Amino acid sequence: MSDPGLRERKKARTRADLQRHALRLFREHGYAETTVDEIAAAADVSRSTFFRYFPTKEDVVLFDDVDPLMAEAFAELPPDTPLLHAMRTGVTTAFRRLPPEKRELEEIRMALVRSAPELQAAARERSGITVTAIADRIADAYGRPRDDLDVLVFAGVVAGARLTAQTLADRTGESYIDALDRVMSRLEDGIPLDGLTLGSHATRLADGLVEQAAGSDGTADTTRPEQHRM
Amino acid sequence: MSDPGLRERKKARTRADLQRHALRLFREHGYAETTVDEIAAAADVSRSTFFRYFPTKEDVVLFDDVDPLMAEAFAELPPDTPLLHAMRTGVTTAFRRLPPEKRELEEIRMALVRSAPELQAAARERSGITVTAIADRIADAYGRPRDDLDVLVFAGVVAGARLTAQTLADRTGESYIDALDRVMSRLEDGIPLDGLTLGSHATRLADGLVEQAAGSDGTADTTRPEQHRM
DNA sequence: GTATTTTCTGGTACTCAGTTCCAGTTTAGT
DNA sequence: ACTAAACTGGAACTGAGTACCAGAAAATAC
Repeated sequence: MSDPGLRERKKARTRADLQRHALRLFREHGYAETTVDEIAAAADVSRSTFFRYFPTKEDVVLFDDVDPLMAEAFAELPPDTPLLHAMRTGVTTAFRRLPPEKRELEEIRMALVRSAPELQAAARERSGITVTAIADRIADAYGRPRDDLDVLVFAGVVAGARLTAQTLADRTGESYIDALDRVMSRLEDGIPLDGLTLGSHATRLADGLVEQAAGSDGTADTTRPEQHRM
Repeated sequence: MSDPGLRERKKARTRADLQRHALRLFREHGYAETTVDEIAAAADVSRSTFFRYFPTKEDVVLFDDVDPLMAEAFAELPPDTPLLHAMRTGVTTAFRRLPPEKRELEEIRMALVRSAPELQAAARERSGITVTAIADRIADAYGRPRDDLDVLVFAGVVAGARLTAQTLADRTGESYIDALDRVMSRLEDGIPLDGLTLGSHATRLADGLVEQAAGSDGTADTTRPEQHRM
């Protein structure tokens, strides 16, 4: 590893160039409105080369240097740390340990992900925010079966918390880590709104639910134009 | 409205035909392996017509009739129903009220969604399982701000529960509703694994978390030898 | 320093999802 | 029976992603 070599250096530079130009173009014109051709042209390489470095267009946005740090942060926690608390601090301290410029890049990246719904899903998948992934880790570590109800439900809560953090960050403008911190610490006190009852709100809640599905019968309006908002 | 009319009947039939053939082909050959052309051909209509009925290929899977019933079920719940319990019974009774053949179709549909990861994300988006959607409904109904922390966290828990139910249904083979029922009722007792601490499992947990970044995808074999590395 | 092998690049040509537009047909309204 | 509205099929397009190959550029061998 002492000798990077010319070839390796060129590759790293090409990759960085592609990423840089891609993120710039995405921010200027939007994710969907930017074509791979444009990115390749901006980085002065061919289309083929783009796909050689990033298997899909999504991948340019979805690189992630946080995970290795997360593992590290985890291993350092004291053994008597409650699991939910560990899930919180593991992620947040990993983030906070990123070098400042990478952390900033990370925030930009996440803002971009939030702006394009087609990216959100892919982002979750690639960064192990799935219930499956979380549950399996816990189950394996604690020697429980992989379909253990408690483990799965717990994993669902954690996954839900991360989704919530994304929404919260989006709406308040605060950083993702801060949002996640707030959400998780709120959860450590139990599920909120637990005492609340339906009261007279059932109808209004129900109304909100219907407008989801405009066309169930054949009476549906032909096509629905409002599909992708970007 | 008692007179559907010839045109409407034809449309309903075409739509049903398309969906029926699509689901069949997807089950026989897989979602990704089935092209829109094949579906259209099977239903004996043109490609254009397919897209006129279903704006995207995903939509043919993601078209369901349960939501209207959900609203109905909600409105019937007694006012003193705790919110979390309401979120459970609203969904489950709606499902159980579906006519048997539609319910079966629904289960097939959901199994299919679970089998294709690219569908899972879209499914959440379109069926209002997003944190955003749930939170907004609750916030609006109760007159709280849309960025209320408690509301968002609660919505995250519900969203997580639905994700969990999908995983659980997939692993145990039970129906989605039954899984959701179990998950939600478990949550009504509070967050599970709350007492658990990290103990000596931190390292193993951490290890599990990293390998997420590397691989573990179902898709075939594109070039991804060294992606998150440089 | 030249030759050989390995790796990277650009280009062409494909498939499939999704859009747009138009011409021709079918249904509805009167 | 005739006209207006809605539906269909087809052609032509864009953009993402894949497969393949010829040639350039490094890395290594001699």
